[in-house]
Amino acid sequence: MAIVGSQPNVKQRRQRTLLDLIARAPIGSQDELVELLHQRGFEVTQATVSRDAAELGLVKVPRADRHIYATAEAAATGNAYDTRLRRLLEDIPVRIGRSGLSLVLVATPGSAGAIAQAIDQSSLTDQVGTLAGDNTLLVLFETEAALERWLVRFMTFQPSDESALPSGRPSPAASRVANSEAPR
Amino acid sequence: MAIVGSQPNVKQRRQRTLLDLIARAPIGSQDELVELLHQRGFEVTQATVSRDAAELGLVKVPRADRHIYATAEAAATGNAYDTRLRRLLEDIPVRIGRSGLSLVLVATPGSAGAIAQAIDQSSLTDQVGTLAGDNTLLVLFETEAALERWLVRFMTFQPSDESALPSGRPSPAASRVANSEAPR
DNA sequence: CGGTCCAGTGAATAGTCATGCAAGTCCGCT
DNA sequence: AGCGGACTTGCATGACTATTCACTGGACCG
Repeated sequence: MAIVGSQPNVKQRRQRTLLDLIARAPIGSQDELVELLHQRGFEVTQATVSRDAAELGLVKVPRADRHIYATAEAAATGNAYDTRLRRLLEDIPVRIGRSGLSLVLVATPGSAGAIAQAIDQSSLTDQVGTLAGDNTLLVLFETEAALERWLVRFMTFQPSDESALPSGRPSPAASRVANSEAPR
Repeated sequence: MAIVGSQPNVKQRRQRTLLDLIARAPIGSQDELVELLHQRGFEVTQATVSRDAAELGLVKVPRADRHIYATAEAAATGNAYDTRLRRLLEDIPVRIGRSGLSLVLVATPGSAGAIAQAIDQSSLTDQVGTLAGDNTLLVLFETEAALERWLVRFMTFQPSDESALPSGRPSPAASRVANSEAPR
């Protein structure tokens, strides 16, 4: 057992192949990878693939009804437009307020248009539309549920968390979005 | 449909709390989350947390000897410097060549210094040092193994794959890094 | 009102993954 | 040679996660 060892860099080559494999096709399990590696001449077991995955920092991301492997890098890059939105949100602090069925995003002067466009093109689709002013933009919804759903998704786009919570008032208190009181 | 149940969307609040929880502390399992949600008044089981995690696009990333939950976004953001390097590599195409125990990265005019510095500050540590010219930089290694290790890690930093492979010649043929021949 | 539909959930379980342990290999050193 | 340590891997298994199945309660409808 433990055949190898002779060729010192088998591990490196295997890991490179691994990266290549997950880049080419959606892979759903480590067993699948074992199989593919096998086809390419690497004799390994799931245990080794597990360790390789950890070393390479691979993650399993939920993508369209199933989970697939990706590099941490690729995981954040679903849609190219999503990436654009994420970038914007990293650079521009956005405060979120709420008014009825609209969310009010307050950004920096001149940036509202860019953010609105980024939102429109992103994979965020629960909104009816967006309307941008100079430093403020509205995101309009049809229902309360749509608004809530949107907000939760939107939060995963924001960096850490510097935003205010979407209650009524644009209060000064640093109330975080993810407040967490008891359910009822 | 689903116009928000009666309880003002417990689900949405739970998911927001979930995002908050994983942002605040490293969480290693869904059972852990069940426990924490429980403390905050949400009565759910692991099954539900699993579904929430999928909806929110959460991933479990290998971080320092254990796996923790994070948003896809946060997963790519280990070290701030790592992010910087990733950014650079997204914007600047880098061709990789090799010469002995050195890797030769050829970028765009004037960018070599920035890339070298980004590499120095990143979590890439297997190199002995870097040396930047104008559009070319060298990454020096002590051993073959270190070079190989470094290269594999470096690949996870690159966007998709536009780079050339680290063989001898800076060939024109679009040979991909992740070649995948059989082991021996 | 009964009927139907459907989102949401828990219980149980199948599926998947991580890891302790032991074994094999490759050094380098004496 | 012989020894010891650092690596790497497979095996077996426990840990963890996703999913199937069944149920519930609210919404919608005639």
